[in-house]
Amino acid sequence: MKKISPCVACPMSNVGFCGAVFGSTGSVGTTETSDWQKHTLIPEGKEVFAANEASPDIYILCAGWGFRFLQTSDGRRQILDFLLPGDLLTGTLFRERPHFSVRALTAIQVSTMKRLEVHARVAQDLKILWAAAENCAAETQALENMIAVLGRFSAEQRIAYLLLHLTKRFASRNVIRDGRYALPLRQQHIADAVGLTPVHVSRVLGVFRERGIADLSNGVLEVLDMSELRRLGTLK
Amino acid sequence: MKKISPCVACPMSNVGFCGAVFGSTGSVGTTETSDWQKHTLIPEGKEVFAANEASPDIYILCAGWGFRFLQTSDGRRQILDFLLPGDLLTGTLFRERPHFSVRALTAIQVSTMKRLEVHARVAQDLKILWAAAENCAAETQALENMIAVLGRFSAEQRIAYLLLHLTKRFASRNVIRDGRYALPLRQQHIADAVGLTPVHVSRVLGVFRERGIADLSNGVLEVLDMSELRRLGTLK
DNA sequence: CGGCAGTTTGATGTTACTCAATTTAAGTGG
DNA sequence: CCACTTAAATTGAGTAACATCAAACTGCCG
Repeated sequence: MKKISPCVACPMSNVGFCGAVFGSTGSVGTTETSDWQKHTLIPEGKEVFAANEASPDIYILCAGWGFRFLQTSDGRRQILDFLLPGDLLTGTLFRERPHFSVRALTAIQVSTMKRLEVHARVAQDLKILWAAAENCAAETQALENMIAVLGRFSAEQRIAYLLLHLTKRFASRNVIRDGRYALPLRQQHIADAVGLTPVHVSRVLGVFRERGIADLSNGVLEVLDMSELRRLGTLK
Repeated sequence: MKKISPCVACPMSNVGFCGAVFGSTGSVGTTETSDWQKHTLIPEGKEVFAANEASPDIYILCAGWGFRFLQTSDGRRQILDFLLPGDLLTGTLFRERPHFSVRALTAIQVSTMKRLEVHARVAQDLKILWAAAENCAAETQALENMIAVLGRFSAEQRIAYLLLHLTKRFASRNVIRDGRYALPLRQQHIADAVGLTPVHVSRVLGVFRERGIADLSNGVLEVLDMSELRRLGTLK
């Protein structure tokens, strides 16, 4: 298990909601805690919370990668999306028992806040709620695109879409050098995200490598032919 | 094209948002209009609005059935969900250019309101915004379930899920007699909703008929074996 | 009666899954 | 540093699910 640095670089300003709750003072992003706000370290692979479990807290991811997922009755899972630093778990804000589970992909740091306290602040400032609602609407749009991808795209297209989508989100937060991105995903995660088997994901990634489109190995994605990747993975 | 009655029965009270905007006075659901609020009749099959078109209005469905969908670049479409009376098009509330299109499945009646006017009211009453946000969160949950269905379910399971989901939503608004529901869907719509071809939908519905699970013909769904339908179509 | 949209059916093709074996990479303990 | 272990990725062969293409059938409307 790798260690991660304390939340000094906690990039909360990424999400409008956080700035709105905390104001834009320097107090954001430090490791200081209070009775209603905490920073927690969670090791790689651990479940942050399980679906339908009541939690008095809302969650924001500060550092590392995570993912949200649903379990089907036969034990398979569907990853809904990947969580990057700055992401608010909207589901935890509006529901006491979110219907999804969350797991840490890398070691992560989460900021939790008492829902009651947040709701109280929300009641005093409309801007906060507005930001949360817009955040929810943006999420909705991404989910709807995913529905179209799963409903209508072939395996190659789905994986291309995922890679594109991840690099886009990633690029807005990090510096990328010559088309290389660090992606801490196993092929199993890709499979669970785009509705395929890990075996088939391996084959498709092999094809991408052969054709000089993209190379994902050892946790590093190298985009070799962006225009081709776009041609494959663009929805509209 | 069938005629539909005026919006006397406009069941807006179904959605918390509407009641909040209009108050709970008797003025809701009448056909009277103002400069910022209108009721419009739209014939069967017509597009209510197209993706990425700017619209100054927000939409609420008052009567009839509609559906939201996305188009892929190769012309196929993915239906995101079906719209029933009382449904607010959340996307039109938060975005000037929704990324989805909407089409009337039957002749429908929609209520449109100027977004600016609604936003002004929202700014004065937190409860409205809260209702809208909760509405959005509930929608999100349904979309996330759909992602798991498309990613992990077989054709039979998908169709069973859709039928179950529709009957549940339908049942909360209408009286059902002995498991018979009027569904104005063509098999093409089912196919576009669950990511299959119409041909395959026909086969699966045939199997359901044979096995005495459900019979969908001539726009009427008859659920013959609810427990079996549930066994097939339940996510968790 | 003819025409049309929707559905059903059959035959065949393709995509992705399943099962199983092999390879690779990364630890771990001696 | 090297055997041993283990998780992940790759590869091959066979199969199941769904798509595609095309033809026939149904009900409805003019």
